[in-house]
Amino acid sequence: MPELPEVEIAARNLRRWTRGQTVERVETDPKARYVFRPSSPAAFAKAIAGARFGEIRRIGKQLLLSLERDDAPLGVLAHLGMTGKWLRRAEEDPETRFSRARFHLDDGAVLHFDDLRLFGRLRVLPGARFDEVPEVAALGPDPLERGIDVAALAAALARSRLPVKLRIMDQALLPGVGNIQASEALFRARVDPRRKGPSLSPREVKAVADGVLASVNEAIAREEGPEITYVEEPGAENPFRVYGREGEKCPRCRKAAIRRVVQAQRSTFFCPRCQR
DNA sequence: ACCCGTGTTCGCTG
DNA sequence: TCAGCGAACACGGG
Repeated sequence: MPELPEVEIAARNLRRWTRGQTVERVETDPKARYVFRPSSPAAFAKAIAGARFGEIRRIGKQLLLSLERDDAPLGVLAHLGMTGKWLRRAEEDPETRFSRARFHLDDGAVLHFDDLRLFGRLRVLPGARFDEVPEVAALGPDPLERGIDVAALAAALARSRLPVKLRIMDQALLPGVGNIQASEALFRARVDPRRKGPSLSPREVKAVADGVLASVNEAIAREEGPEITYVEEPGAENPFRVYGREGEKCPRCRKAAIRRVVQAQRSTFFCPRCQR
């Protein structure tokens, strides 16, 4: 379920899992060409084998892995897409079902890049020049790392008549905010997701910024348990206030039913009574 | 069978 | 010129 919180958890896990580690070998799924493009699965594996992990950064939903091999810097840009996840397994554990890349580390652990739908990306960069990658250069300041510039948010909202839900999902504005966090943030801000950007008052813009941070931070706190395993909880309860809760009673007013509308081909959930 | 999907990119359009 | 839109990418699950 990768939006900013899940990618942040992945970054924290990967830092612990890779600290001081060297990649002894890499196995890749030859069918997963899409994940490794414009390279190939085999070329990716060859490029990474023997490299030592260094710093790991996250900007929005992008993970920036720095490595070094033969004293030369090397980068991997990793994106989880819709269904990607990083898992740590023992050497003797069975392969995960949708494992697309396996990094065998010198401590004996295996990091799996597991991705059912193949919208995830693993791209090798010659050197670690992340700033030169268009997808990274296009991102706004990370909300978690840099906070949210309310004046900049207000200006961006004022500039176009796009519904506020779509505007706050713009990765050039608030990188990391995805479909779930956008619904959740607007519920907290008590702002109707269909409102046009310019119609928001300064107070509402501030509430949206606060709503994004509160929702993201709560999700991180929820997912970062004492023992970080990053396993998918089967049949887990929906932890969200409105997302995926069409028809249920609003958790705030306890009167209206949560509504679902479609915006830009994506589901949006909100309380028609609380959000104006 | 058919529809749905937590993300990004690309081509077309007004 | 460019923001905005819809389709495409790929594939399992309900």
